[in-house]
Amino acid sequence: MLQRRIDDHAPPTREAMREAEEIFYRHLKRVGLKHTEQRDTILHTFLETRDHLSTDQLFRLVRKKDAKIGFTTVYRTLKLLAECGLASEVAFHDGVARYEHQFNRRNHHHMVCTECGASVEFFLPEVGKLEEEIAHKYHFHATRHTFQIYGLCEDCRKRNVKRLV
Amino acid sequence: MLQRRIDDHAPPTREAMREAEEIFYRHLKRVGLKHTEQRDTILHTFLETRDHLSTDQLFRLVRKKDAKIGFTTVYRTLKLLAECGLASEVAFHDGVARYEHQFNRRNHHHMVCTECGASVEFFLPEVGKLEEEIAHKYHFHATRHTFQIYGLCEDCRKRNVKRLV
DNA sequence: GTTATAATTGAAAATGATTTTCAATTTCAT
DNA sequence: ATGAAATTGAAAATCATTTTCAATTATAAC
Repeated sequence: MLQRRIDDHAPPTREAMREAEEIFYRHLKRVGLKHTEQRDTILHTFLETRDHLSTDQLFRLVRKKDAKIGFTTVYRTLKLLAECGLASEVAFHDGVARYEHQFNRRNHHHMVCTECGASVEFFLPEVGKLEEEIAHKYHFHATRHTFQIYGLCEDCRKRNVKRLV
Repeated sequence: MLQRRIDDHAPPTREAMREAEEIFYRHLKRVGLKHTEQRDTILHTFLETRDHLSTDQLFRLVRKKDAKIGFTTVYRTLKLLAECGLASEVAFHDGVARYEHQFNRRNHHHMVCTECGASVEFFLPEVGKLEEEIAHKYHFHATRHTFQIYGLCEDCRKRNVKRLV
């Protein structure tokens, strides 16, 4: 089941990119890690996409920019990006961990087609409100949430109907 | 990180159990599969819990009832239960697939502590409304959704504060 | 700039959950 | 009862993820 996106987005602005770098470097400093060319390349590649990437998919993109960068480094950098909040995991229930970047994005949600894997992002400020409400009620300190809808997209629905005729 | 539940529930009534069996048997018939003692044992064990079980956890419970049932059978039966809607997958982002039963349950959601794994279930009918709304807008045929909040539970928050003092 | 120290890298191996294989067994419709 | 087809479970295979380790590189102190 291939990942396919229905909607699309503008690439990040130069300032957004620089700001994300800042956040990343500051995080590296804080935890005593070093600034390397590989990490830079991976950060840039990651930010340039608006897709929900698996580690392997990101690795393939990174490899186009620098063929010497290994899978392990991509894997580890993705963990670092998640640590400092630039990336976050999205579970599409297909057995692969996917990440999306969180920089300068509104809190958003996903609708995933269980047949073809197509996904749509949508924005519902109400959901953030519900998060606050519930966290308050149960004395949690909420940090994030996920909201995903599963179903059949229009295309797959039509295809299925045809099959039955 | 161990799974720990904060809330708890009543066990399923005898009628609920029988109705679930019906659904399961009908599904087996429909796809041309057979009714076996193992599958029965696994269904019952599964329904008797209100927890979010991994395949392995369910296997351990099943083994107490019938030590001859293997992991593979539990694994396969869980897939069948998911197929006919009696079970559904919940991703807690800890690398293990978890299932919960869907029989006679209100649409519910989870709040998970990222430190100790404690989880709370909560019920928000509003979320179902949002699902409908969005599905309609994007012409999806929505079948289900997941809504999860991540954060620190009260205990872990207190523990962390103490550590800083 | 040199040097010492500590982190980084990437290939390969290890891990761990999930899935498949296969021969022996069981179910179910006849 | 009988035979075709599905089931079972142990073991092996798969696949994503994570760790190991020796060689390399970045950083800070001099």
